[in-house]
Amino acid sequence: MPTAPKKRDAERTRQTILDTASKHFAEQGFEGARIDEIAAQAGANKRMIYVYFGSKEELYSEVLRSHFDRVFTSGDVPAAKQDPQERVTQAIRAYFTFLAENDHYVRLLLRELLQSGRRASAALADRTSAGLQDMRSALSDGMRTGIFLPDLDLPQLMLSIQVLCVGHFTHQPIAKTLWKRDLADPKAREATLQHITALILRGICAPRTN
Amino acid sequence: MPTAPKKRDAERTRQTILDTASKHFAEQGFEGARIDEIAAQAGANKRMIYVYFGSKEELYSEVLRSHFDRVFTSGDVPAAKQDPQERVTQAIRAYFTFLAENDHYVRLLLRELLQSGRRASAALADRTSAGLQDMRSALSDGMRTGIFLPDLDLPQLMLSIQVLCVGHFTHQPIAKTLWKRDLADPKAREATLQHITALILRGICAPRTN
DNA sequence: CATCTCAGTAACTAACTAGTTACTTACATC
DNA sequence: GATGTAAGTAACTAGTTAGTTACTGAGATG
Repeated sequence: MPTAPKKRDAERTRQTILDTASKHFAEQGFEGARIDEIAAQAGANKRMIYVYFGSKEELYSEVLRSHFDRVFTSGDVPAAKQDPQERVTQAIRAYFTFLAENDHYVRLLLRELLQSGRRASAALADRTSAGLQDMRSALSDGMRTGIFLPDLDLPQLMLSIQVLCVGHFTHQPIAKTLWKRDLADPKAREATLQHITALILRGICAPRTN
Repeated sequence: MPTAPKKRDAERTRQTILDTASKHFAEQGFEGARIDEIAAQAGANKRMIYVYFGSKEELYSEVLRSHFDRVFTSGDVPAAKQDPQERVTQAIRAYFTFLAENDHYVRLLLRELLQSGRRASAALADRTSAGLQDMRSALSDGMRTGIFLPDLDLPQLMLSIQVLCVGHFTHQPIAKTLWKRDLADPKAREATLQHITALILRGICAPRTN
């Protein structure tokens, strides 16, 4: 066996545990996830979880942290000086795409929200808002320059956009059973993104004065 | 003690258990809820849960059923022959108000969705759609009569409205920590409803030809 | 090549939790 | 007011689960 670096790699073991835990916590929730199962599926000894993370609770916190950090770093879209409409469109696409590619993040986020912010909701909100900073500035620029309606409630609008994006992933099962639509399919996903973007743009653009 | 009908009331005990279980399952999830705690808080003996419901799983199913039935019956708005815009506005208000008054329903719904429809998602989707039938017909009427845009994707739009309404409740913690807004406050809630309604109406109405 | 450290293992424990068993008591009916 | 039934109780059990203890062995360093 030439390429067999399987044993004695602390960093690798730690990462594998973290990834597996992420999956389990996202799919089963904190209470539903089983330490033994995580260890087994990670191919690590249960003991190692306690060496590297301390407890189930701390492992969970670490999983949350790793995911929320990733959102933060994903917000770095090149801030080209385009028109606000285009910038909003881009920002929505960036957020939507991020969610599409990070199923675990969506689930973990919602489970936290359902827990009524008992855990890390403060940090959670901060990270999310940091990632959506581009969207925020695009919207307020558009409002100032009169391209968007001047009386928009920015926080409310930001929340609606977030909710629309997140919701289309969480509500996939409903779409599936109700109209036999598989929103996980790339084509359907693109259509959904177009739909959301169109809805928002029509909802915020000032009527053209002709 | 004249008014003391506290003992020996089967129906009452059953109902108290169901209500308490509803609260616990909504707040803690299926895995997080504890049979002993439910029994204790319901003031009933644990045994009674097994007499009336059989198992934790069946108790949970019964909780879901009771909530989903309530949605179904709440959809009976007087179908006055108003214009589609007004009907959509009313339908959104009815759904939004229902969610506002049924916190447990929102949480149970989302927990089910996160479980990827492993449990009762089919029934769940059916009930929800039945309750939103008024909205659906108002929208398609408006499309047919040219008041709304003719190329709207009805299923997609229905999902977006649902998602906007549900999302504004689930995402309350974010709003709270981010802008110090308490969306649970009646005034803020009304503002949110107005915001959602305006967003949707602007998003679906055909531009007036002048 | 001795040794010391740190990654990894297996078997164990204490606490908890869903579900049961065996028993008691309220109360409607005759 | 005896009695049968349905409502309720308390103590128990079997299985699970987070967390531990005591040990093994790889491999870098001198």
